Amino acid sequence: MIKITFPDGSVREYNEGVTGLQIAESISARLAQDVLACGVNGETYDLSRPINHDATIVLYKWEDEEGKHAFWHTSAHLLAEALQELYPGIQFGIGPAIENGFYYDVDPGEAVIKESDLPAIEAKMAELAAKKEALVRRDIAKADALKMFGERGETYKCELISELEDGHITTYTQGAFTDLCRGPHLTSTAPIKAIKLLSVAGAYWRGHEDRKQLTRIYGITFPKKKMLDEYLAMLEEAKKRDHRKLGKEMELFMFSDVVGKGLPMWLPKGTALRIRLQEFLRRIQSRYDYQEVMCPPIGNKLLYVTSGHYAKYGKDSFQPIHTPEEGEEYFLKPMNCPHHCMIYKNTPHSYKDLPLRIAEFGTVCRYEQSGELHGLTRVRSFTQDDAHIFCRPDQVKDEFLRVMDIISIVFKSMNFENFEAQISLRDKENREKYIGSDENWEKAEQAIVEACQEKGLPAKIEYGEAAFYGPKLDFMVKDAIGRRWQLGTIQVDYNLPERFQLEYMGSDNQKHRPVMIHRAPFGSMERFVAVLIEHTAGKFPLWLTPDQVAILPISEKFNDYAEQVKAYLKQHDIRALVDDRNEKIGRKIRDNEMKRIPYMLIVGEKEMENGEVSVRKQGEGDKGTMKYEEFAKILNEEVQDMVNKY
RNA sequence: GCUGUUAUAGCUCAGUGGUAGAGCACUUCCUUGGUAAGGAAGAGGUCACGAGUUCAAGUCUCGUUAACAGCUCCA
Repeated sequence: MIKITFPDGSVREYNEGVTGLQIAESISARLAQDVLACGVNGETYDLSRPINHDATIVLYKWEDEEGKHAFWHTSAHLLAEALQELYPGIQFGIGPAIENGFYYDVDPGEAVIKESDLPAIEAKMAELAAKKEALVRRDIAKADALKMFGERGETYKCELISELEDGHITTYTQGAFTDLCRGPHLTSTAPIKAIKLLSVAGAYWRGHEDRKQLTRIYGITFPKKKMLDEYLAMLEEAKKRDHRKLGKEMELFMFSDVVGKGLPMWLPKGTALRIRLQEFLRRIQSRYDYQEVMCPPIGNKLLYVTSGHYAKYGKDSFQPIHTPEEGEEYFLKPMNCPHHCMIYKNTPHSYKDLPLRIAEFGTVCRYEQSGELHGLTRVRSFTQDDAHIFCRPDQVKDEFLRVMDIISIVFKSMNFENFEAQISLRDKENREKYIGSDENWEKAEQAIVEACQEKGLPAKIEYGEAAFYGPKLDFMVKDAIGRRWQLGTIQVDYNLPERFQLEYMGSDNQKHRPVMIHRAPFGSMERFVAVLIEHTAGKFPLWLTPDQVAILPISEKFNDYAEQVKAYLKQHDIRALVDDRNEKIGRKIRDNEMKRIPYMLIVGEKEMENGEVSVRKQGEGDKGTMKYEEFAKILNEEVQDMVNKY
């Protein structure tokens, strides 16, 4: 007998070799039906895998990540089984479960799998799932595995096997399909009731651009048809928040093929919104003793040769601008740091003057690969809310913490609660792509990790994600359909000060090298606004929104009074418009609701007689009548409260 | 850059080799109204661009440009 401990601490005895499924059955038939996988001493097990020792157990259902994971992982195998039947000789790469669903990377040889082929593959999967095939786990010796997959011509699988340790290799078989796999899986394909293959895409084998591109098929499955329908409806809903769609609809920004791809133009409403965001940050930055500067949009090639950016990105940038002067070359500014370094160098510095905090809303141009461009989130010309802090080595951590405070203020003010912090460090092995000494890197990496600990900020460490000159702390926020975008960023840099030979005079009357911190709380104005649009679905906070108030006259007779109210509101810094179209009031309300204008003021005979307005709040409806002077006062207080809170 | 998909009116989208369409928006007229769509008429098109196949191309083929999903990249 073995002892099985449950999450509530209770202990039951079972025969040795009992399975997770049997344990679930011993509790209730309903549980046995719902359970998908189990956790045994912290490791996820198949429900059919025998448990041979005393253990703690957790039974995972659909609601648990581990349960979904097993479900989708098995679905990936089902997809592979279907592909094997439909495309004989197809080779398989990897096929994992992901955050929402699963994919399988395959090499169909001569055949091409297109989006139009997906329904047929779905149908085959459904047909196979209906057979309720069991998934059978087998241990296999490395040599046997190589032989078995080798005979099938599975070069990708053989490459994977050759890197595995003998004695820890398992396969899973359902029906005629056997895959190299660690598991865990469902006991059979039977629970997979609703199947949707979402897209096909190319994906480089093992993520390396120089290796073969396989065909990746994305899909999602559910235990019930209704759940799939709900998921697809949710995706449709999310698409309605797409900033590219809303940006066009709300006249915030535009693109033009004639101007060039990836080059956004801010329309009047978008520009006004962006300026308000910039003013908001300016106020905070001045409290934190930043000084603002402005630099030209180009810089001499030598500037970037010195900074190291030319060697790293010169070929992949917008190419240099030539002048009538022989051999003279300028680059469009791809970042602001080199200019700011020259500002630092402009005057001698004492240790007493540091930290020096130089800020700029600096517009930069980067030649992003064409396939990378994406609405406002990835563009070729954008404005960073940039600043560079030049400080003494002993000030790095304090300065880092102060920047974290600013980012926290910005995120809180926008209600970005579900951000993720990511510490990006060097690749553990591959170090030739970084510049600077190991010692400086160690110092910088240490400073970031310590600062996060000190703030109690839970941050995920990612190796190989650092910039080439230093490690960074990034704040990632998801868009409407769950893609992660980096917004705020802080980077510690020991290298640029070295390259530009920046100095300050220490208390010892010796010259010392300052440390540089790069930081941008918004990241870029473009990307930040994009994510803000998707978060708010275009319903911006009152202080930011382009049009705050729409005044709706009941009929043309009250247009003059509406204009009079508007003039008063404008005098009091309220952004108001009059909807004087020849339409009924119900129509005006509907249209202005859909335009996401926070307040509507309805004016007719009653209101005009008393110098009043009927107030209506977007999404909430009628709020009663008041003097327009009073409304202006209340609205201004509401805006002031929002802005002054931070 | 790579794989796949797409491009028709300002917007959203039908259009099956044979006369270019709808709804919304726009203009004009009627209507002058009380809290989420009043009515009528009108105007609006180089079917992304360039070649080709065909008696005939928005529709089929190829190329270019741009966008979308993903991969790679992201100073």
